[in-house]
Amino acid sequence: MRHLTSFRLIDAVARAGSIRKAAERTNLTPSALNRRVQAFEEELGVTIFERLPRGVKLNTAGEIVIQHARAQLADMDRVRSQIADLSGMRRGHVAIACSQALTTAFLPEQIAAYRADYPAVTFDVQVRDRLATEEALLDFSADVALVFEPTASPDFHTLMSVRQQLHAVMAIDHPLAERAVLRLRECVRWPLALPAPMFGGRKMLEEAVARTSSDLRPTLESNSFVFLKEHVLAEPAITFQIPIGVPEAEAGTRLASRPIDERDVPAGVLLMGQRRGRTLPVAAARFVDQLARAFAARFDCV
Amino acid sequence: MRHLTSFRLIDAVARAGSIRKAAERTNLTPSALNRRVQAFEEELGVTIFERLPRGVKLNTAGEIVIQHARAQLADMDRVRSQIADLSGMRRGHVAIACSQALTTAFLPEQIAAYRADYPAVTFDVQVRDRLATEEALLDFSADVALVFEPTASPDFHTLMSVRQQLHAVMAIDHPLAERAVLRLRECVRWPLALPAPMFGGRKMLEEAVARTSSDLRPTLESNSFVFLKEHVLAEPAITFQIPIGVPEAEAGTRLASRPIDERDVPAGVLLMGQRRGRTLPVAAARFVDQLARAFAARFDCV
DNA sequence: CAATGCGGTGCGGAAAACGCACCGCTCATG
DNA sequence: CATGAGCGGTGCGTTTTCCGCACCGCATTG
Repeated sequence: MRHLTSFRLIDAVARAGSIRKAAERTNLTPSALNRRVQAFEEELGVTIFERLPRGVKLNTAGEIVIQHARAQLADMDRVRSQIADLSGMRRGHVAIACSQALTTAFLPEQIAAYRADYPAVTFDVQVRDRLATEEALLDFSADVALVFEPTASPDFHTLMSVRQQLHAVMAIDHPLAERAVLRLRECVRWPLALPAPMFGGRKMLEEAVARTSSDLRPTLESNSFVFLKEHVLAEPAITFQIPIGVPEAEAGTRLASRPIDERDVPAGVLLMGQRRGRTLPVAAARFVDQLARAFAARFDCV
Repeated sequence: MRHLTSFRLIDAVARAGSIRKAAERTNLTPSALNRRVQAFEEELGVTIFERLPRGVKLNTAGEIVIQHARAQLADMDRVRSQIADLSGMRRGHVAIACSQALTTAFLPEQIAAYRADYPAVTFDVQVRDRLATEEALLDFSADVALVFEPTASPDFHTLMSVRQQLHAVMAIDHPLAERAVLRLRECVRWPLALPAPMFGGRKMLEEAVARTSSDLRPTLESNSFVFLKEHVLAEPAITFQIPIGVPEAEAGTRLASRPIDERDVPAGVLLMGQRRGRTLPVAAARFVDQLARAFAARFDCV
């Protein structure tokens, strides 16, 4: 939209941290971009950027302005999608921020199912940690967030929460795979391939082990769920994952996924949420609906 | 703000109902304004105005757009006032929609008190009926509304509510002025000067009388509270008003204001409210605070 | 101390916006 | 039934705004 260029450009400058870098990304010369920033500041009567030797940085007034600008840009997108919707075009865009466990199977399936109905809708999926996920909601770079056990933030509005019991994941021919439910003390006797400490599943494990006398000594640690999965296929080790991160097809053939007894590890919660107070674009709202139905059909919803 | 001109102009066209009229008010030629509207519609991909022989009218898409546009314009005002506030300027503007009873004494006093602290803040007070008050909140032409017994609307967010017992108002030398509390049947024996049926106080009276055998035959009816007041000063008639509409100074010298017994007329409620979901500009929020304190100090708050 | 990267500015040309005059249309009115 | 008023829309010349280029001063850095 031409009439929101000022906001778009200011947003670009704030994100890039420098007028020259933002100029590249917006296909403008630094001089033109600089003048637009100056013109905006003059209209407003105050500067919104601190000029530093290595670039620019938002000042207090700038923080207020950038919040407004991003909210306005996002809301204009919603307006466009609402209008597109009422003219029957069914176009739109959905930006998702989520943790790694979602990318394995659940999200791709859900997006494919959604795009079967609305092929003109585009998606953006960004894998982030909990903090970055919340930030993405706040600066409108994500419409929906899917996180495991987030720190409660007042701006995070929970749309749905799903119980996720921690599962032990191993090769299908692993001795433990014959059991339906596993105790934690059985698992720790085997080589452990653990997700990095930044992940929610790891945190759950550590809290559980802290309550017992046993010890959590990983033989392998990785921040890549794919790598952990390949590792337990290659040797008789055990890794851990929440059910939503275990592709069902693979679980039947090569991998086995068995729940840990709830007495050992209490179930965690997977949350779907949006920025509080925001009206989601039509496409995003519809996708949220579909996810909610999928959750309800396949998992325990609380 | 230059970068929001498109929104400002579209809003003007929507309000004027015709491009030519809007062109006059915005100091533009009809051709220029027409082209801006066309350009905006082309960007958006859909028309937002129906072209009629006598002017233009918003279509469905236009209704969505105009809501967004007005929200953004109002929010930009809030941003400006927040910025002005943090640079210590204490400037701003408060737009109030209220019913007539407020104009007599309460609002002028409160505004004067406020402007003693913040002389650079400007005010706009529009007297409207209940319906128009809600509309004013919705199209952002008012920040705060003060209404007596409004129809509950989902978009009206109540900030405070105050009990207001109906009072009989008469000259200070009127026989009834000697009593502290009056029964309705005593009042109706005297000539009655009633507010017009559109007002909340009149409605309360009629409902009260309907429950009795007596009759409500006004000798005078007016939509001007000032006129009603002057009338009861000139002859021994009685009019009715809620306490907030009776100036305290005058009440002591020329006018007497005596509550009607609650058994006859149950107390009404005066509401202060804003549009739901909106963040008020700093000046308006501060004024709301002051009003809330004034209400709490002088009246029964529920 | 030179090199690099930053924001800021003067200037000429490109692009957008505007005002003017005018068109076609509908509808109230005499 | 004619006619004029009021409406949205358009072509064109002019004015205003915006942009890119070249360049400056400055701080940081290797």
